[in-house]
Parts: sequence; C-alpha cells; structure tokens
Amino acid sequence: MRATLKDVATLAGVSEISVSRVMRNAPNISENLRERVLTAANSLSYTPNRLAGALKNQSSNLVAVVLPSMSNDVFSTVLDGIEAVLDQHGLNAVLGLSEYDPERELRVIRELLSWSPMGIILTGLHHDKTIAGMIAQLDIPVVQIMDVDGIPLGSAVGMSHTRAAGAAADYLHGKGYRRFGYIGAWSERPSRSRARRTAFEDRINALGCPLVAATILEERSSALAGASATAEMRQRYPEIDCIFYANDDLALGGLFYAMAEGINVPNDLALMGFNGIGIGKATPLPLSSIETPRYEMGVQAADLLLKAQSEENRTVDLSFKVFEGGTT
Amino acid sequence: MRATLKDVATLAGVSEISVSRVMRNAPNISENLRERVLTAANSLSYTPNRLAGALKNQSSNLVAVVLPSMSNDVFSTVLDGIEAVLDQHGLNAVLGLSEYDPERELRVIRELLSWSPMGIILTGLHHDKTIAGMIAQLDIPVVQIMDVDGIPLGSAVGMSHTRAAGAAADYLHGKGYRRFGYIGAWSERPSRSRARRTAFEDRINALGCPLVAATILEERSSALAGASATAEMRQRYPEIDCIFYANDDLALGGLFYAMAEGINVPNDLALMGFNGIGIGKATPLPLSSIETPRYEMGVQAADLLLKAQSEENRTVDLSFKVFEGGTT
DNA sequence: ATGGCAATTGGTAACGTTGTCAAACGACTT
DNA sequence: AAGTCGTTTGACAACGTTACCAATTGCCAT
Repeated sequence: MRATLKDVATLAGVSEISVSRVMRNAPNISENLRERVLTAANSLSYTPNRLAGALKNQSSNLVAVVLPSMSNDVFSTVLDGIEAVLDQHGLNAVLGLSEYDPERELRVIRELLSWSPMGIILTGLHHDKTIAGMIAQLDIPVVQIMDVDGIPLGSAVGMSHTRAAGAAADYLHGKGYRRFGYIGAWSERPSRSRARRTAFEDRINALGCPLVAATILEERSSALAGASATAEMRQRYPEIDCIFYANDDLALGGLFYAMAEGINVPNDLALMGFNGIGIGKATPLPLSSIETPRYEMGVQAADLLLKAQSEENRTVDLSFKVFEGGTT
Repeated sequence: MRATLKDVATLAGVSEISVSRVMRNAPNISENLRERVLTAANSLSYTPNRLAGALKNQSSNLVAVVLPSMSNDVFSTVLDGIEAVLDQHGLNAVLGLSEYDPERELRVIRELLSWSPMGIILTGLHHDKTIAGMIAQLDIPVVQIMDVDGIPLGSAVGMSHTRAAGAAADYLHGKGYRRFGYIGAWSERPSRSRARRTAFEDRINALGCPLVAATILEERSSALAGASATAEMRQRYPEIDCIFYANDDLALGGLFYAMAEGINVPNDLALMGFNGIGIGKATPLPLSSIETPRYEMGVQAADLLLKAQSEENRTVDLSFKVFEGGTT
C-alpha cells in the first residue's frame, strides 16, 4: 500500500540507495538522477519511513518531552517554546505527562526512551534514581527545566525559585507589610511551590515577621479555590495584611474576592501572585506578581538540547522579575 | 551500549524470539523460561527498541496529534484529555503544531505520518486536499476535533459552533439586548471563530437587530486586547448595549475595563464570552459565556481513535451550555 | 594512450524486532 | 508400541532504511 524506496527506485530505474540519497539531499547527486527520482517519488507520493531510517541510524529526530500536566498554563507555554525551536530543526516532540506521579513519570520516560529519541527534556531536578541510568544507556542529551536549585543530570534551564520567593519577601517587606499569609494548592505538587513557600518563610522569619498563617489546599489551583481560601484566611486571621500565593490563579481569586467584598486593596489587604500571567495585567488593579520566563524556558531548553551534542552541559539561570501591580 | 534482545537471550541461554515473547506477554511460556528471561532482562536493564518492533509490525503505538497552538488554553486542555486516554492504553502522542498556518500544518502532518502512527488527531475539518490521500495510504483512523459543521475525513468530535453562536444570540436577545457589538482577535484564525461570528450575525439579523459594530483585532487574544478594543468600541458606538466576544480572554478584558470605568454591567453594557474558562467564574460578576467541553473533547477523540479500529467512523456532537453569569 | 583522480552510482549487509513455520517434547489414547 | 495432540521452543526471513565499501564513468595531465 504505502510506497517504499524500492518502489520509487524501480519506477525511476535507479537503485534504492540513490533514492535514499536524493531524499536526504546527500551531496554528489547528478541533476538528472535527482530529477528522475523526485518525479517518481512524487507520482507515488512516497513518504520515507522514519522507523526504518531511525532504526538503521540508531537515532531518531524525536525529542522526548516529559511534563507534569497540560492543565497548567505554565507547562503549555513551555511546550509552545519547545515546539517553536524543534519545528525549525525538523524535530518532533513525543509527549509524556506524569501528572505529578513519580511512578507514572518513570513509566512514561521508559516508554518514550524506547523510541530512541535524540534527546529528552524533563521537568524539575528530582527524579527516580534509575532514570539517569536509562538515559545514560542511550547516550543522549538531557535538559531539565523549571528549576536550577540543585544538581542536574545534564543541562538545565530554569530559575531559582528560592531566590524568587526571597525577592518577593524582600519586596513585600520593603513595602511595609509585616503580617503575612500564604496560600498554596494541589498539596504543593510541583515541589517548586513548596520550595518557594519555605524560602519565603525563611526570608520573612529572618526579617522578623513570622508567617501568620499558611493554607495548602488539596484541590488544584483555581481562581475559585483562591477566593474561598482567601475568605477563610481573612476571617480566621483578620490581622494578616498581605497574602503571598503559590500562583496567579489563586491570587486572582483572592483579588476578586476582595473586590466583591469591597476590601481595600492594597491598604487593608495586599496580594501577590506568582508567574505573571496575562490576565493579571488587565484587572482593574493589576496583580502584583513574579514574572517567570516560561516561553523562553522552553526555547532555551530545546536550544540547549541541540547544542548539547557538541558542547558540554550547561545550566542556564533565567531571571525572574518582580512585577509591581496595584495590589501591593 | 544499549542491550538488545540478543544480549538478553545469550545471558539467559535462550533464543531471541523467546525473549521477545516474554517481553510481550505472549501465551504458552513456561514459568521457568519467563523467570530466566526476566532476570536476565533486568540485570541488563533491557528496554525493547520500539523502532524495530514497529518497523516489523508495520504499526506503532504512536498517535499523531496536530493542534494549532499551545498558547491557547483551549488546546492544552484538549491535549490533556487526549493524553489521559492514551496513557491508559500505553500509547504515546507525537505532537505537531500548525500555528494556524496551512502550509506548516501540511509539513507537520507529513513529518508525523512518517512515524507510522496508529492514528491521527487533527484540529478542525478543513485541510489541504492532499492530506486525505496521505492518511489513506497508511490506512489509519483519523479523528478531527473541535468542529462538527462539515464533512469529516473519518470520525469527528466537537460541537457546532454555528449553533452555539445562534444560542448565544437567542439568549442575549431574550434578555432584551438589541444593539450588539462583536469583538474578535488574531484575525479570526481558528476559522471556527469566524463561523461563530457569522452565525451570530445571521441570527440577530433574523431577529431584526443588525450588528452595530464588529472589531477583529490582528493581535492575539488577551485580556488587555479585549479591554482596549472594548474601550474603543464603546467610545465610537455608545449605543451598543451588549458585546459578544470571540472568547473569554477578550471578554474578561472587557469586563475589567468596565469595572475600572465604573460602567454598570450588565445594565449599561452586557458582556458575553465564549468557552467558559475557570477564571470567569470567580470574578465579582461571573462572566456569562458558552461553556464548551474541551477536556471531554480530547477524551472522546482518543476513545474514538481506539474504537475506530473495530467500528466504523462516527461523529460525536458534544453539547455546549449557555452559562448565565452576572454580566448579562 | 595511460594512469590517476573526482564525481557519481550500485551491491551488500546490517539495525532490532516479530510472524511464520517447523521441531522437540511430553502426555495421553488406542 | 504407535499414533495423536497440545504445549513449548527455536530457525529463518522479513520490515524499510542507510553505512560501508566497491564499481563505473568522465576528465585531465602526463
């Protein structure tokens, strides 16, 4: 059914290997041959079978991409960046989602590696010990994204969540807030959000303002969850003058709650999110947040993967930025 | 470097084919053999090479997924649904993004098909004519998502954007609005948004209320873009009493603008979005919108792909729902 | 003319897996 | 004891491609 090299070769009256060479734009091909092969290939609408090519070559142009979830805007944006670069180089991403489950992550990585990808992109720096070995067997580059606070398997692109949380603490303290609350969700899956919380706590402790209260919801982050958690926290701890959220979704929920209740933001209650998503810039009071380079992270990850074949491993620490909106 | 069937076979003192059978849980394997093979495989940390397997089998467990973009929350949610099902069946998604460019879509599809996927998921019903032929050559199932207003190549899962827009028009007219504006963006890439606009126009025309003004921005949808477009429209056409937006991002921008300006929503200006995203439910005035089954669409698409091998093609028309918030 | 060199083409053998067939082995029936 | 059957194992040949060598050609300098 599907045309193969052989079909094209017989139709064009040349050898299979010549067809192969034409299809791959190999050097030293006469114009005559190239033309005959190309017309034959077109008339059969031949598509090379990359399974065979990759098997023979011992390496594919697939890139394994393992992310925790797609329902988080952060990772879809990262993926967008990854794809932008891969596409330019004719590479294809095979996607795997861990859903924050280490076991599933291990299984998914094993599956993806069985396709002999030319490289692999992982999320975070903490993985099952066996993973390093599996990747080493294939001898392909690894890039770990999101985090740089730790020891990567190969290259890494991300940002220091510890420093970002510290910067938030410094900024908020500098603005005069003293009685802090913290709201997280999804039981702090992404370990990075836990890292941020502890770094935030450490910093405000150091500044002499211990955290008044922290709420870690079990449900996933959402604006609604953020609103109700904020309501509850405010009721139980009315003295809190500033809440730091694990992400902008939660923070926006807090902001909307405050608006609905007529709470004076930021005077009675200041709010700070994390990520700097677009919607936060459009609210009547723009949401203060830490802007993170999510798209850029994807771009750099893919770039690093391509370069890793020649150069040595690198860690790229992308910078974050404190965005001062109207909520602080 | 990487262990193969042969390595495992020699270590275990059996034939390659026996190892293959054990790895695939074939029937009629003695407990003795199975055990010897498994320990050998483990000690070499053997991973089957699916390239070889798929080549031999003429079919892989890859599924090609072609979406327009990842920076749109709609598609990442769909992808989440797709992945949920694929994962359960041990299938892997190879992802391709068209970025709304038909040429790029064609190229991406060609690339993905060269991996002999066991099926392919496409976005929308309108594709280059050559695509049908390419897919037919592989004789694999196709599922087209998002839309059902047209003739699918194989199966389809989606919703009628025409009817959804009509329902929005009916609902808004029923609420007493008469002077409508429309705001879209990204030059109406997703042709579905154009379909919605024309269907909306047709319906309100039929109801005797021609559209007062329509703005189609060139830039991508964002809350900020929605805010400024709303500001402009309101200045030039103060008589408009209701704006229908191409999506919730734009609509939220409109809502935030109205809140900032102290415009009385919905009395002075009513707003209606499209998609029913989470944040719209948490705003002080919840955003009226059309809820679309995005995750479910992904789930059903993957399901259909799996079933398509046995059953005939089907078109699944998922229903939308008018969500009445406080903005209408 | 002859040798040498570059450009162009082809033959063969893999890559690692699995389907097809056949063989070996018991266990049982007659 | 011979035949039958079912289970378990193995040999071999593919799948479609490409790396590695050869072979052919034309062209130039000697």
